[in-house]
This record gives sequence, structure tokens and C-alpha cells, in this order.
Amino acid sequence: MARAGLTADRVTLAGAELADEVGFDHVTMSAVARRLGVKDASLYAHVRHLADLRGRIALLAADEKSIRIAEATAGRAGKDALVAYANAWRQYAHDHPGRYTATQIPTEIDPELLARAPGPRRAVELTYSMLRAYALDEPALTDAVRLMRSMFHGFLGLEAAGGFAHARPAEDSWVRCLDALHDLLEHWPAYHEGDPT
Amino acid sequence: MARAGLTADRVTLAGAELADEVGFDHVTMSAVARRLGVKDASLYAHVRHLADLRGRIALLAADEKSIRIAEATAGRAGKDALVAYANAWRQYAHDHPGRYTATQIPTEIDPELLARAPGPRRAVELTYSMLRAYALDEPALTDAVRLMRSMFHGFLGLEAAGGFAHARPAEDSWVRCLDALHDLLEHWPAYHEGDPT
DNA sequence: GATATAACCTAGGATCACTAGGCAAATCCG
DNA sequence: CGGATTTGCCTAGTGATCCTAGGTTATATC
Repeated sequence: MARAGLTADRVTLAGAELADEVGFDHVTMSAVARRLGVKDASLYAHVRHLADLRGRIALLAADEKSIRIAEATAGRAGKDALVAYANAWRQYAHDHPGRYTATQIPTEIDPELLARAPGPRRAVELTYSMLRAYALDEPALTDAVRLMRSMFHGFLGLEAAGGFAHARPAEDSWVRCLDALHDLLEHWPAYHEGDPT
Repeated sequence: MARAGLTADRVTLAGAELADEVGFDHVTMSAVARRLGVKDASLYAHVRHLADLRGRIALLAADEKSIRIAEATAGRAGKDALVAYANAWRQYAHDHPGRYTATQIPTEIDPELLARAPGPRRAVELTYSMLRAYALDEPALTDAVRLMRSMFHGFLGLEAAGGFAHARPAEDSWVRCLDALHDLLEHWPAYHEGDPT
């Protein structure tokens, strides 16, 4: 029999493509095998189990997303960089809905695999370095990073889930929220008496 | 045989309890049936299919969450109300992790069922009425509501997924993010030339 | 107490995750 | 070039799950 030339990466890619087409939760071993013209049992030589495959898709997506963000923000600063960062993030979520939901699902990822993948780490670094333009000191910087990530993550999750009633286009709110975020980062509140560090 | 006295609500509740114990994605027809001391086929008299059950759990959670928020914010105003609102939300996510993730999963919910459930609608109303204290006009009010929901939704999602490295306690960032959000709402940026409405 | 309406059951098909073991293709090595 | 070895993919099979069809029995109604 002719061989299909499978590798863990090819299996992951097939899974990612499938996720974008039919939704991340319809990514199954059998479906990926069918797409590759292979029996499902053959996949287990390259991928440990379904959860492993899903974790790999999530890491792939994290890598791709952080690359896009890096390209978009290169050479920009201040609000320009913030908007480019945010739009690259959102654009990735729109272009690859299945992969993006993979990054949203709380899943146990093989630690060794995660250590090897640059995506998640790189994403955090990019965020920190972009926000450094706003001259925040720790721990405010970390708080700001978390707020920003939360806001983007949440917005795109709600948008994908149809959480925004159709009254006002999500796009418009997105733009205005970025304005607000920019202002917020420029005037991040000093912390007051009795606040935790 | 003695009857178990099942109803759609009892099945949903059993599913919700199970979700909190073993995680939402381990909620299965068979597992719920076992918990109720019943054969899995019996559930189909009350619930259409697994996706239906999951949708019902999500709606139950939305109801419970909005009730908690309503109680927490009753009689409060301004930043007091904002903090109470946010903490009630977060507390619910911590108390019922399985049910809460149900609300985060983008799932197709039976429209008729959704129309009957007060939770989601009520949650939006609560948010609007609480934010009215900040004297925002439409469409800024809607944008602010969306930003706030995105931020909370995203923060709790990331927190549950272990998205915050252990460097700084999530709790501390949460408090500071609420401060920041409050300031932001008090000084929501006016929109500038060329911005969308 | 007879009848109707449920609730719950048994039985079974289909799909899926995953394992064990076999054969054949690619590769290594003399 | 030819044999041994490794490796890739397969067949076969188990058990779990979702879901349907159709039967039986408890409860409600009159």
C-alpha cells in the first residue's frame, strides 16, 4: 500500500482545517482520518489520543496568532500598535474560527509539548512589549496585560457565540472599546490606600 | 417499577451538578442517567438530545447567575454596585465551574427555550441599569456594556483555563481591573472625527 | 374500577475512541 | 545489490456513547 506520509504536524494541520470547516467540537479522530484518507487507528502512531490532538491544534493556533500579531505590530507604537495588535487578533479569530475556539477551550496540554511551542509565551511577550509604551510599572503592567487579554478573549468569545444582540454592529463597539482601552492605559489609576499590591 | 419522577428540569439539574463535579464536557447522557438511577434511553422523554441538555444547563446557569447578581447589586449604586456585580459574577463562576463553562460554550440553544428563559435577558438588563449610573448615552452605553461583559467573561475564562501565570494572584489583578473599569466608565471617551457612530 | 396518558424499560444500530497484533514499504547495512 | 530492521499503515475487535423503536407498567382521570 502507498503510504500517506503522516506526521504529527500533518495530522494536526488536518485537524485544524477540519475545525475551521465544521467547528472545533466536531473534530474527531475518525473525521481527521477520513480527511487524510487513512484509517483512524493509523493516527495513534503520531498523536496520543483525541485530547492530545486538540491540544496540538490549540498550540498551532496560538503560534499562528502570535505570528500575525507580531507582523501587524512591527514598527508601530502607541495607539497605532494597540489597534494593529487588537485587529490582528480579531482577524485571526474570524479567519480561523475553529482553531480560535481551540485556544479558548480549557484543555490539559502535554507540558513537554507546551514547552516546545513558542506561541503562548510569545503572545505574552508581545503584549508586554507593546504595553511598555504606556509606561506602566509592575504590578500595574501585569494587571493591564490581563485586562487587555481578558477583554479581547471575552469579546471574541461573545461575538462568536452570538452574544451581542444585533442592535449595534459588533465592529463598531470593537472600535470604540479600543479607544476606551487606549485611554484607560494612558490613565491607569494609581492604587489607593488599602488596595492590595 | 417505581418511577424516578423525572422532568426536564430535574434532568437538567442533575446534569448541572454533574458538570460542577466532573467538568462540563464530561456531562453525558449515560452519566446523567446513572446519577438519576435510570437508563439513558429514559432521558429522551424529557430532553431532546445531548446538545439540548447542555443548552438547558447553560440557561439554568444564566438564570442562577443573574439572580445572584440581582441580589448582590440590590440597593447599591456607583462603584459599590459595580464591585458587587463583578464579584457576584466571579463568585458564581467559582462556585459552579461546570455550569459556568456551560455558559461559555458557543452552543445552539433551542430558540423557543431561550425565549422562555429569563436569565440571559435579565443579565443584560441588569448590566444596563447598573451602568446607567455612569450617565453614558447610547451608543456609548451599549459599547460600555459590551466591554464590561467581555472583560468579565474573558477574565473568568482565562482564570479557569489557568491562563494567568502564577506570578501575581488573579484575585489582585481582578480588584485592580475593577478599579480601572470604574475609572474608565467615569471618563468614557467622547468619540472623535471619523469614528463610526 | 376501566381507560388513557404518561414514564420508564429492553433491544439494538451506528459512531466513536482506543488497543493489539500483522503485513508491507521504506531504510539501513553488509 | 540483497537481507535485516525499523516504521507506517492496516485489520480486527472491545467497550462506551448517542439515539430510536416499540413494549410494559405505573399514575391520573372519570
